[in-house]
Amino acid sequence: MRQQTTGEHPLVEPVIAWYDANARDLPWRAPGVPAWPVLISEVMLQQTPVNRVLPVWREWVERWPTPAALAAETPGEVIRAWGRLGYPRRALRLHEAAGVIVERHGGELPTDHAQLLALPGIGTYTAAAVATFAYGQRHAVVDVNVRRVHARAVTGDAHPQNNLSAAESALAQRLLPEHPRTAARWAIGVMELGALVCTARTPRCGDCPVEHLCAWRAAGSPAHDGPPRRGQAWAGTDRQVRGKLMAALRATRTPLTAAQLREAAPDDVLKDPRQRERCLAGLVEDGLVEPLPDDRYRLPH
DNA sequence: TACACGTGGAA
DNA sequence: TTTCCAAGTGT
Repeated sequence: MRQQTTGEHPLVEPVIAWYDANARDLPWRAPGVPAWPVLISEVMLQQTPVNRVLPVWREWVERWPTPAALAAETPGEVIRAWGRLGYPRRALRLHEAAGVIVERHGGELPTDHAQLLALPGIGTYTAAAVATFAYGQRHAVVDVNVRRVHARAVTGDAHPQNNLSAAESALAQRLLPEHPRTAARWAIGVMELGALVCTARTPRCGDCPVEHLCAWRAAGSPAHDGPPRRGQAWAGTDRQVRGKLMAALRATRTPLTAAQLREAAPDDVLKDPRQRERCLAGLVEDGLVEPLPDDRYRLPH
């Protein structure tokens, strides 16, 4: 009935109904949660599972309930409080963003999509997500969950491409309902469906509200074809070494000597003898580590 | 466009 | 055990 009068895509109504009945009770979704905690959740959730984010998010919103509170902190304390969420540059960027919000937006998170996008660490996805989830605006919110649902239900592919394509963005835009309130419910609904049912490894198609509309199911659930999905090398990478160095620096407020950092990332985990110093220099360059005149290192003050 | 960037749990 | 994967961004 409603879809006849509004011209929504056939996926929209069943996905919204499914979300209303099956959504997880996540704290950043509670009514009245301000945009700032919503932004914190979105940045923490970039490439990091919900269960690992939950306790850290609670700690952050209690400790730094406003952008001004975070901006007043040293970057090192913010990086330390990021804990083991991974990609600590996200913490640094969030701290930078808080400073910009104080300096240029009077301490209030902007409601304008373009102004959100201009903040450090906020890209296409996060700007759209905050504008949609915190402010109820109409934007295409395209994360990997959404891309997977689109790939399967609409395009008939088992997985999305490695990189977001113009065609995928156009599809997301085409599916977006006209009414902002509906668009926002659709956005969160597809994302949740991708996270809980239309999962990467073993989709639960029997629980899917749109299985009867799914192009991939109609085609017999064919295996992925196209370029290989990009994996993530880990052992011996700079990422691993950087992580070890950062873990050691997070663990103490006392600056660490080069010898102590050598213990944190010993030679037997290195790919080559100079990897440790190269990684340390990279961390300094990135602003994640501060070198002291006495040749010791600490999280930045 | 493709790659670098952390971390740890599930299969 | 190894591999896969998780609400991306910046260069």
